[in-house]
Amino acid sequence: MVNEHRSGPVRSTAAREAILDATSRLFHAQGYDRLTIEGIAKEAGVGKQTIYRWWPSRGALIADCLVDGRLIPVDFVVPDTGDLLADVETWLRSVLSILEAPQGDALLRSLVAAAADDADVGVHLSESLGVEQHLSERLRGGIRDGQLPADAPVAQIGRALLGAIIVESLGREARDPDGVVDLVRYLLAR
Amino acid sequence: MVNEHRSGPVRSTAAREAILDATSRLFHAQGYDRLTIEGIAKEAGVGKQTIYRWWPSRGALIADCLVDGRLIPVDFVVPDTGDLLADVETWLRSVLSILEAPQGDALLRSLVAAAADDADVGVHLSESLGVEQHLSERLRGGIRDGQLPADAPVAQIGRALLGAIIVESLGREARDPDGVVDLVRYLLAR
Amino acid sequence: MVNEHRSGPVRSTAAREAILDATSRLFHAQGYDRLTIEGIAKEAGVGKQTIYRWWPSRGALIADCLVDGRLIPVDFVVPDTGDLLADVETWLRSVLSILEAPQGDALLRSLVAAAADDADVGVHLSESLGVEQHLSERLRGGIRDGQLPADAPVAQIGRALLGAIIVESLGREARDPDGVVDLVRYLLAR
Amino acid sequence: MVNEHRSGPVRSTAAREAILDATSRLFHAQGYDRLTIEGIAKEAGVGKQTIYRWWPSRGALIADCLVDGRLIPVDFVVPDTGDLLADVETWLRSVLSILEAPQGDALLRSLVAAAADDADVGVHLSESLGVEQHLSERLRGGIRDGQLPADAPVAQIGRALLGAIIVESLGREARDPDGVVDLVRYLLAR
DNA sequence: GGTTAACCGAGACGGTACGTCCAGTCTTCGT
DNA sequence: ACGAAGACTGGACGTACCGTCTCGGTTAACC
Repeated sequence: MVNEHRSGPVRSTAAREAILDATSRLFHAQGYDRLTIEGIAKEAGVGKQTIYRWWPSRGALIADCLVDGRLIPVDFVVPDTGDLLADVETWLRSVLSILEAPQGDALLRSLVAAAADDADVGVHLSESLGVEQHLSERLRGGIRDGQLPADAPVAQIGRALLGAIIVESLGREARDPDGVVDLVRYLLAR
Repeated sequence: MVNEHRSGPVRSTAAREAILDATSRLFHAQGYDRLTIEGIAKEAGVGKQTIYRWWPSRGALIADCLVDGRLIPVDFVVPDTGDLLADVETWLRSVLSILEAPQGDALLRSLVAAAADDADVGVHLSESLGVEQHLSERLRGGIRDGQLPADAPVAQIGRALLGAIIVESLGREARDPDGVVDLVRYLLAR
Repeated sequence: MVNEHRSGPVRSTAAREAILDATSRLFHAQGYDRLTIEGIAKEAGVGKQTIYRWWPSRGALIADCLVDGRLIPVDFVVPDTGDLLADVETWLRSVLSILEAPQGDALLRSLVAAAADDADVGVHLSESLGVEQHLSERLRGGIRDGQLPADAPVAQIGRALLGAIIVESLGREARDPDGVVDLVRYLLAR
Repeated sequence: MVNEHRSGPVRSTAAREAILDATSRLFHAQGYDRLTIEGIAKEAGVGKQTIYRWWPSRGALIADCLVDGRLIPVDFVVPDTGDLLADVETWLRSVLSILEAPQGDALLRSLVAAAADDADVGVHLSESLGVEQHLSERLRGGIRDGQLPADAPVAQIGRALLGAIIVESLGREARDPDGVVDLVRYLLAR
């Protein structure tokens, strides 16, 4: 049996906090492409090696911030009032509220850039917006109570809603505040 | 009438060709994040200044390649056989064929990264996949001949389809080849 | 009278003037190391090729300016009043007057830099300060009328005087206004 | 008392050595004007930043090489045998021996170019040839034992000797091996 | 309670790429 | 036929970060 134990101090919580704080601060302020490890280290008052010791890549830092709710809120839950359309609209508006913040569009695009660059971020992005768990589950509930047909592709519908928002944002047009709402109504109302 | 003409040598077509060729070659081979101006210049046998003279940014190069059809084919037209669902499926499969190529997933993610990074790419991406023009037009045709309800949000439907593909790709799961096809059937068949 | 209407223009005197003017202006303003062909061309309102057509190098331009008296005066003659020491001091003070102008030290060092860089300038520098012709001749006159011994190495004495000034200037010390005058007195007075 | 020490890695002696070695090698091989920071970095197997971190300019590198005796020997001492003229001639011949090496003229002109360009080099050049210290001191000794008059301007005499050599070299004539020797004899023998 | 190994900050290191400037050559158009 | 204008390839500039590697100092678990 191998003794995994070692002597010496343990990972510094303060450093971890400072690093993730600095990362999310700089990510919001400058976006993904201007985010550098050196910048984070300086902002956090930390040596570069302390970052490299615990995170394999810039993306892993972002992913950690993401699941900790430091980049965007984590409570993208979908209520269950019995009215499927209303519940999904509630979720949708909470997602859209990100975009309504100043630089919200840029923030979303930075998240997409990070997700495209780095697998760690990719696998967490739609999940942390509640698409993969909460929304799918609510849609399955809609199937159970007859508000959706049995063959509705729930996972795809969730991705379609998020994807429509992303594609719109990538296109840099002024966002139509009701566009995606129309989409969800069309998708679910029948 | 103002004569904008000036004397002196004219822009070299050979250089333009070589640069865009090199850009698309390296973009395919290495992806967006590993694409460098120096690399392009060397690959194209061109001075860096010649690139900076004509393109303001790495993204503008990508955008030019995109509209020239050097990154992905440009013929994402949507046929009009009278059968709306079949026509949209035809378009969809041509988009999905990009992903079936080796490194197809990575190529799409690189395009998304470029679009997130750079407005020039962003405004051209969905357009050059035929979403904004051809697909929307075909869907409007579907409304005219009664295969879609009059209030169907055609632009949003197009973005939803493309977006679903993108979100799936960002998630790094093995792609379900029929997932988006199910989505389009659900969206259009009623 | 020159007929300006001919088929096939001849070398433009105006261009030559403008180029040498621009060269000396920029040489004075920025020094030798910041002097560029492009800068001269732009300042002169001339194409670069027009410069390269007529001068093989930056140094050749400087040399031309030098012999034209555009960088420093050309009248470093040595009077002949019969008093050798006084005559040489007169010459010396006219050379030192270059250094008393604002940036005079820098100008001399720029000339030295150009002379070190480029043979064309090198062969003209001491000559154009009157060392090789006027001063040597006057010293030979001093031998003839017995104010100098017959074996006095006149060429070397001239170079020693100029060289002492140059070495002092290269050393960046605040210049001792009487230092070289002491030297010439020591050298000649006996 | 303030402890100036900081933690962290210390300046690499190996890098310093390699850089100064490379600098002097390239300076001898190519001269000052063809000497580039990139060339030095590559020759030394060092990153450019390591050079910029420790030296403010190309000239500072040359100056460091100069005081380390990497460009020319550092032992331009002036003996004191009691015979002033012989002692100064000894010094003079050791300076002239630089010029007798292959490319010796070019080496001297490169040193002058560097000294003209950069104050750091300028202040060290005549000093490291022994002019400012050893030679002046010996001349003062000559005054003390009556071989020179009390009012002989020793500093100026030293600069005159070096300067004569420099001016001759700038003039690109084939060097007269006895010219400066004649000068020193004339200057001191009376 | 002393030893000691891993932590920490700081930052030097060899590199790669950035975006700019200029060299020297070549091309086009206008006079 | 010249000359202005300036595009071209190429090379160096000085800067910013990369990811790795020392350092000296600190801290906790083990002996």
